[in-house]
Amino acid sequence: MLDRVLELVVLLNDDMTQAIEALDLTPSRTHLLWELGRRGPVTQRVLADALKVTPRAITGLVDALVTSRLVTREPHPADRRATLVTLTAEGSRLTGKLERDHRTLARALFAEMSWREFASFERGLADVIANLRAHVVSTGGRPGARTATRRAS
Amino acid sequence: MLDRVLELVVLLNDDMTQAIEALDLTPSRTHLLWELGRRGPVTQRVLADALKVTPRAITGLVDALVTSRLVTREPHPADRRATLVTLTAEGSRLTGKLERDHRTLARALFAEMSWREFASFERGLADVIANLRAHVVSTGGRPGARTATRRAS
DNA sequence: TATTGTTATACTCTATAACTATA
DNA sequence: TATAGTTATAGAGTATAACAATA
Repeated sequence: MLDRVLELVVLLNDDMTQAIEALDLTPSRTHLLWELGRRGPVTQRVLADALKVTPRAITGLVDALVTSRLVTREPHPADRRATLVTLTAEGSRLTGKLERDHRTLARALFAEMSWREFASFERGLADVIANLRAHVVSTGGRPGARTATRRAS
Repeated sequence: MLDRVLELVVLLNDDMTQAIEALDLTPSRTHLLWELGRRGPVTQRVLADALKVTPRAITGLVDALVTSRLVTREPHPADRRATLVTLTAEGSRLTGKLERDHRTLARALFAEMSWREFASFERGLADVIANLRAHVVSTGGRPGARTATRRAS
């Protein structure tokens, strides 16, 4: 069963390799696209809350995605301070694929998993726990933070 | 059951908060300490392979941990090119605690988990899968890589 | 020749702080 | 006054490339 999941991961990965190279995707940029795909056009403030990141970080991520022609900044119809980050046609195609792949993977992971199979999966999950541990230790338990908070000067 | 795990995480987290602040711990530095605790004194080359990172990155991490007095660089007895990264007494105390806490958490997660409980845990794991997905997409499936590889100039 | 670890340089991601435009 | 998003600045983590010392 684990074999099947790994095989699937490799397949999905092969599918996406081209997009990564051509579109300069990174984990954070992909995460932003993911949220955008589920929420539709939203302000950068909403994205900042969704990614649990400061508005400043969103500015940089959106800049990069605009350059890759995956999103655009549109004026907010009611609030002239705000901008609506919107998927382009290509961005929309990509997030659609992301969601379909995500569902496929989730089904493979859980749909056919028995208790016995899960027990054999336990060893593989040890790494996940180790990561959780490191995370809790070094970020004060806040899952959104990837870098340590420096002391304010 | 999930409540018990979360409670435990909070407890361990409280235990470690002081160390984080005082010793300038970060996820990568904690990971290095973790490997060092399991392997004993090793060369930076070995650590680079263990963390799946270039030797250059190890230089910076070890520099920081030396400053925090958690490790020292000792001359390799047989190879004058290499240095042995070694835990200090305080570093050893810390990694000992890390390992004990890790075991405690792993036991809480798995020892009493039934299939039914796992099913209810599935929703929580959706985030893990989403992260896996983002990771596969943006790093070409190499779990060790956290930043995207830039095109060589 | 090959390997260990360094310096030099550059990129991503994140943070805080100060600021502008708007509400 | 408060909020949305920007520029300025800084730090952590990583990479490639060139290099010195040693194997």
